[in-house]
Amino acid sequence: MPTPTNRTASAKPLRKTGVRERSAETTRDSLLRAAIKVFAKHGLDGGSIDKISRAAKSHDRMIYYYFGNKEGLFVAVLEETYRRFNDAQAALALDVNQPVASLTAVVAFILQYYRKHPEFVTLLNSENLHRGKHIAKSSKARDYSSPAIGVIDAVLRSGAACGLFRAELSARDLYMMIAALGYFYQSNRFTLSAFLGENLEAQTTFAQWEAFVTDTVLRTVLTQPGSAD
Amino acid sequence: MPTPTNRTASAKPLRKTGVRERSAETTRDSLLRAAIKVFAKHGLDGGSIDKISRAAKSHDRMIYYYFGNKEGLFVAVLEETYRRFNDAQAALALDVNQPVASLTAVVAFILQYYRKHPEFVTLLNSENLHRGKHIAKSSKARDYSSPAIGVIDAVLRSGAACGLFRAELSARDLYMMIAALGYFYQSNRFTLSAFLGENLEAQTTFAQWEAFVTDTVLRTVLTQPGSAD
Amino acid sequence: MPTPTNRTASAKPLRKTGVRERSAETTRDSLLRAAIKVFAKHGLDGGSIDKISRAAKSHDRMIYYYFGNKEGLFVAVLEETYRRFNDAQAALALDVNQPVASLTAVVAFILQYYRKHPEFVTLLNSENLHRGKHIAKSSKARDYSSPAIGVIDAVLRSGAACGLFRAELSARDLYMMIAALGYFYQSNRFTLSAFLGENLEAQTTFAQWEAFVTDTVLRTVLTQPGSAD
Amino acid sequence: MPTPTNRTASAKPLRKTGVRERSAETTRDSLLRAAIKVFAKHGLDGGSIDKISRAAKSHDRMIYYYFGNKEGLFVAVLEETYRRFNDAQAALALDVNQPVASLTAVVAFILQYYRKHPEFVTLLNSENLHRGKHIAKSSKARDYSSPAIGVIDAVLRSGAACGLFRAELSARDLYMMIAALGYFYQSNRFTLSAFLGENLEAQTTFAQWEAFVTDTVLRTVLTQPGSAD
DNA sequence: CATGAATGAGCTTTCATTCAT
DNA sequence: CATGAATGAAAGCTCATTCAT
Repeated sequence: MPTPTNRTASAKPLRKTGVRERSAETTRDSLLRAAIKVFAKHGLDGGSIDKISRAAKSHDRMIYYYFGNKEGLFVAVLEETYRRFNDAQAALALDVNQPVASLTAVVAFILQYYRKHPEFVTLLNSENLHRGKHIAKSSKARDYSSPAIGVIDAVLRSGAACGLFRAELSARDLYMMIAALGYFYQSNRFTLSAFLGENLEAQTTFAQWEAFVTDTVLRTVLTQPGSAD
Repeated sequence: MPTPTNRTASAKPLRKTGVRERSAETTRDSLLRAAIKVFAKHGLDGGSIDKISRAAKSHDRMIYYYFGNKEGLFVAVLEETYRRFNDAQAALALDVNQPVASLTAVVAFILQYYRKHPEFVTLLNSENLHRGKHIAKSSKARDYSSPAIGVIDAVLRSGAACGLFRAELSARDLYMMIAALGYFYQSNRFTLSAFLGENLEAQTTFAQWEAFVTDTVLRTVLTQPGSAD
Repeated sequence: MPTPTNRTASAKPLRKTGVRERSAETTRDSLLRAAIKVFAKHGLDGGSIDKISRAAKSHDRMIYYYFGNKEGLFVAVLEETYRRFNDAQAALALDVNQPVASLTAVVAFILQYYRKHPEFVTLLNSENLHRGKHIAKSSKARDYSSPAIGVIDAVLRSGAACGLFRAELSARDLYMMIAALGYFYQSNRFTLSAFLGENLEAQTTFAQWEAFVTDTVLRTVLTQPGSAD
Repeated sequence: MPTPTNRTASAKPLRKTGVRERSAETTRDSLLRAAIKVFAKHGLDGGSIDKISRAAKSHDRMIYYYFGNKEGLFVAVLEETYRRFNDAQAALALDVNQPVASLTAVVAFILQYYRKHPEFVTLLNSENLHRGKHIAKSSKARDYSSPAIGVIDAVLRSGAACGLFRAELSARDLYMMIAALGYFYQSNRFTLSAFLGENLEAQTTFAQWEAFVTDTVLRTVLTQPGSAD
């Protein structure tokens, strides 16, 4: 809330203004970054144009200037969020010839990405609440189909080739399984914490979950799970 | 502001002319039912008081009369939603002496419950977006700790007793695993459909997923997964 | 704010209800007492029916039952407030043959009454904001014309008879003078404190003011004020 | 909700057709002026945002644009009101070497200012009902400490120097005395009229009161009041 | 005597957005 | 590129009051 200290004779509105030496690029960027935070925290409906422009220390008007409207901004937010996720995935250096280690690494990566990027989870929830209508509008989004599936596919083939992994598995199912186990833990941690009487935000609880998920993924994949223990 | 004369196309307006026999019971209930639908569809922030009272063919004011405010209404919605889930769980008749069949039934129940009750998923997402603050306010919520965990625990013990199941598993982990695999599929079906290029709402796709989940749960649980095929 | 703890099936609204063993007289009285407090604190417009019935641990409906409407309640509040003031005045035992002492006692009484009964001041301000429309409706109010004027008149006559007081003074002017000096101090103590940089609520500050007022009243009244020091 | 098409009977609606040249200056000012009137007439609680924006022929929204919220507007109203009062005081040209005439002029000014500016009185009453919370928020308010006290102080010194006035008087007490006698008459004129059975709004009644106050102030101040008659 | 239920208008405030320069 | 001004609709909530029993 602005503190109304203006004199009578001055006709200035309350919102601070001033000379802005920022270049266009950083204005757009700071708006986008602010939007990610605000939409992540309050959802698409709860995150208002005003909250965002305020957080970016810019003005409502600039959002319309750069993104057209609120929907356009949200589309940009989704695209940026997916881009970051894919960039992080791409940075994963895996040796496909070590299938078990690679798979373990993929599991660790996904679980930890969700944990470190809670905004990814809430933004996806917002988008799904709106039945995917913004993704549908995005031209870039199509390109962002998760590279992780490709990676998992390669690992599965490699493991199957040497008889370690079951051959009939689909990479898609395995990806969804890992994603589900990581996503749900993060997305529902508040209601789960309430009902399980256990704080899922604690590091040790998360570590146990990660161990369980790794174990369960390997049991799903290995032809001889018993021998893996 | 609702002008009750042009409510909807409803032939029977509430005012005057004797339709006044609407008892408190039905007013409160219809408001609650409408709230479940509206909050499920639009989220907590997107679901307005006006939309709800309109859907219930009642008035804004009555929501405050019966639930205090929007938050109070949402708490009631959560409680009712959990209650229904638990009631459905309680209706599951399982023979603990048949651990594999029981576990399979639990998996099927949870996956299908989420699928048939998409409102459960979106309501929980809303609540988690708000960091569980409403559940925390609910006195009843504490009682609603999922009975499914107890059931799974019994099944696990029974299976372990006869050597079929691994003994070291925790019912909580297994419950979370099943829930995650069902929840994620439903919650994220729109973004997943976009990125996988496959419609997860199709019955056959869902059936395949259910089969995969059942298989994976059994592999996690069985001491001799190979022999189970 | 009511805590919304009601079960789903129960159609009870939030406001507590219960068997009330209170007699009609005390219900009316507690509503009136609550109204005095609430109107005094929040003014006529800021004091809502709901706040009052809540403060009285009764129900909105009862206010309409006993007082007709909000205006009727406010009229009753004014009447009661004046009645109390007059009762207190009537309890003043003055010896008219000691005019200086009597006048000093009247000054002390009025100043201290305003100070001890801040609700009297704010209620009168509310009534004057509304241009005296409620007093005009009151039949009792006419009877409540301040007896203090009569007392002052008697004291003035007595003082004039023995040559102590000026003969040409009107009791009305003197009453208004005393009332003004007491009322203003109490009514405007917050803005005055801010602008004078001095807390008028402090006992010592008030005592000094009382001394000043007493002195000034006597100077107004005495024929030989110099000799009174 | 203001539908600006049927604002009032105003022939020139704000929308379209070129009346858009209304500068910010006039919008803010007309809102402020309207707020003074409305708050003065109905009090802070009774004066609604809608009444004000309507009176200013503007929109609810603009109040929030220029003043943040209702409280901010009221703060601005208080500041403006004090400013006007001080400006008027500053315009008083007094010859300090004529103490009696000067003091008489100050009394006349204050009494007449309250009489001509009833909004000043009701606004202060509103502010005091709210325990001075808005003044406390105002940064400017501190500067507005009444210059009248300084003037009175100078007059008192001058009068005391030539032996006309008592030396021990405090300017603050004398200021409060004059203010009280003027304020009370104006503030409580409706209830007083009812109880005294005399219309205090009549010019002659006011003139008599002014004479009485002038006399009483001089009696308080002069060392030889008798000789002043 | 008393109460639960309901009502319509109003409240302050915030929403996303557009105008005009 | 950018901004100050303006806009209409809708948000959540409270208002005083009445109905029906």
